[in-house]
Amino acid sequence: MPATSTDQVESVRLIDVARVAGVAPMTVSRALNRPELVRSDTAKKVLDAVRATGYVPNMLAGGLASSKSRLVAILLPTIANSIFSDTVQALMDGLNASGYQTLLGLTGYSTSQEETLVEAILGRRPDGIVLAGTSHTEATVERLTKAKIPVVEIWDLSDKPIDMVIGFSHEQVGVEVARHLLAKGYDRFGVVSVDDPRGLRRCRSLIDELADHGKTSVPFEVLPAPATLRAGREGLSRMLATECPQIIVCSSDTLAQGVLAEAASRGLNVPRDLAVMGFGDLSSAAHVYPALSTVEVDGASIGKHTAAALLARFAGRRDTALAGGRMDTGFSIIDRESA
Amino acid sequence: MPATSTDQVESVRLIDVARVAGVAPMTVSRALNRPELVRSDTAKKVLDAVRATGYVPNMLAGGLASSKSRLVAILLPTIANSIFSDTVQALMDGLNASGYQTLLGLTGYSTSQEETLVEAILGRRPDGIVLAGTSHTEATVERLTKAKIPVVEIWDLSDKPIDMVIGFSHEQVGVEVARHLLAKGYDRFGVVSVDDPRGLRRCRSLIDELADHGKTSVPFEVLPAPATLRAGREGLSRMLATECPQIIVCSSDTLAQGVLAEAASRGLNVPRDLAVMGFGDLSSAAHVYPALSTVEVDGASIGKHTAAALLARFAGRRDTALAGGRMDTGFSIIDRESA
DNA sequence: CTGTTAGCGCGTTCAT
DNA sequence: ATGAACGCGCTAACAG
Repeated sequence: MPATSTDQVESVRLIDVARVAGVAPMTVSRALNRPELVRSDTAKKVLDAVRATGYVPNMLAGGLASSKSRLVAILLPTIANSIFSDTVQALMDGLNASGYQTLLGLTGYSTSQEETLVEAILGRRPDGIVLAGTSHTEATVERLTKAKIPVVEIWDLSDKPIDMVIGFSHEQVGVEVARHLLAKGYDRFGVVSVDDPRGLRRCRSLIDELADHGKTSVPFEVLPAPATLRAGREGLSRMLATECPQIIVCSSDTLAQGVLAEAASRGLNVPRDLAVMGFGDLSSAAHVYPALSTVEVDGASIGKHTAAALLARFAGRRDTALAGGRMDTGFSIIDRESA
Repeated sequence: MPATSTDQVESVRLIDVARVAGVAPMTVSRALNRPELVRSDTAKKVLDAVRATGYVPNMLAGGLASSKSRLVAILLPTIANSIFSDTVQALMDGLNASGYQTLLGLTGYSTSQEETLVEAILGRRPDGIVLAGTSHTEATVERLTKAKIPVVEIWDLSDKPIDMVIGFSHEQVGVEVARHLLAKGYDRFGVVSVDDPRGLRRCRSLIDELADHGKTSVPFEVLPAPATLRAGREGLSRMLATECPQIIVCSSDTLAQGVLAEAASRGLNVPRDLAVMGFGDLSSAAHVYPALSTVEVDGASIGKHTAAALLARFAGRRDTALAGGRMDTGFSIIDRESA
């Protein structure tokens, strides 16, 4: 079989391109990574040689030599729940545009699994790490601190961030939802949550605030993570077995959709017979179910700011928007029910 | 400030661990990667030294030296749609357990974006690549072929796979749904899809099959990807502006949920006034909305088989379950409506 | 603007 | 069972 010019039995190296282009290997490297340092006509010769040979730079070698991997790791509890999807999308878009790629790790809401993943991932010498949440094992924090790379904790706040934090206060969500609903005159509350740390904090904070206003013993159903439609149905079923709330507050939008489904199958009119409140990002249920109130978080904005903060650091700058290493992106309560 | 024993101003290397353990660097490498080749007492010395120094192996250097990156790349259209989440979860779990990590790439349903990502990702010298779908640019196929690494195309089938394929026939889904619904006596159909290649193929195949049975001019609404609840609402709204179908077939479960929401807001009883059919994986809507029929795909199984196929190849074996490089995981129609 | 030298941190290969 | 020499493919630092 005749070999074509782009056959690649043994992988093409920088030196092969240099030979074809008639320049030194270093010039090829520069033409590819810092084109502003070479004359445009030699750059052209190099690029022609790259195309002719089908050269693909070996970033393992490049990373080893330069101590820059152009890799960012993202650790999430799960991707089953879509709550982080806008964030991840925006983050990856921002990073990709600057030539960075993303290592994904799934922690399953377990800090010990996160610890294992962090150790494995640090072996890749990522240029930065993004963690969902601000609760980690001591070992995780220590390793991350020693790694001396930018770390962004997202979707939460913290008094002592490892490095940078971009998120909002889940306690404040709970408090504001409680006050909002009390102001609307609700008296009998029910809370349904999955067993995820931030969701639980939102719900507990809400329950505490209700207690401060005289509403004690608010019924509270907790289901195993991750949040699914089925968990929402199950949560409402259990709740209605013994209670008769006017409004159900859910730890996430997916859960709220499950509650809506269960309510529908029982012939309940939402919000007349039962009001429902969810929590999620902008692309989710709030704009679809008119009867559903929701706390909305702009997940894409978190991702965008995270990418910007990391890229600023990679460029040796400090993101000016991140005063004190911390940025509160806020949230808003969208009220759709009319009870 | 006094330095503790685990300070890591300059990163700890293999040679540092060797010095502390009183052995040669090579012995440390073996103790870590092939423990069966060293005596257990020297292995212990090494492990103690690793802990004392806080050593984290540099996988860039290791990968360069061994030509094994222990990295697998996954390319998906998006993570907004949860349809792939079970697959990704199962795949990552299987891979992680064997020390592999995952690079994530989002193609946004664009083959040219996929091409760009493939090129960038091949620079990391991944040990394997997983692609959602079997439709790619010529350049993508050529690069992947030349890379000489295991490639798994998932969630679809193909007559000429790049390497391995694990999925099912989307045309067959359409045909079987059509026959199923015809057998149930439906006469007036409506189809709502998002603009995603596989979803469109399912729907077109269904429409063709309906035409073969005399049902021509089936109304067909196509909305921009990704599939969201809102798109589903919009799809039904447009459909009902001019048509009066008995059943709406949707290209995905998320879309179907949007259709359900719109139906509910119009006071339509599902399935009495309007039946709805979705498509998705096992964790989704079918088990929650009793009135919703669904084509169910076991996404977790696809992920599990994909991990197994890759790991078999890494070990130099050929996965026996993958006869001819191709595995059809099938799907099933879950019928919930009672019209 | 371009080339040369040296070495990133590790695993392969061979020797012991 | 352990060690020494070498090179993986690339870029930093310096020289010209």
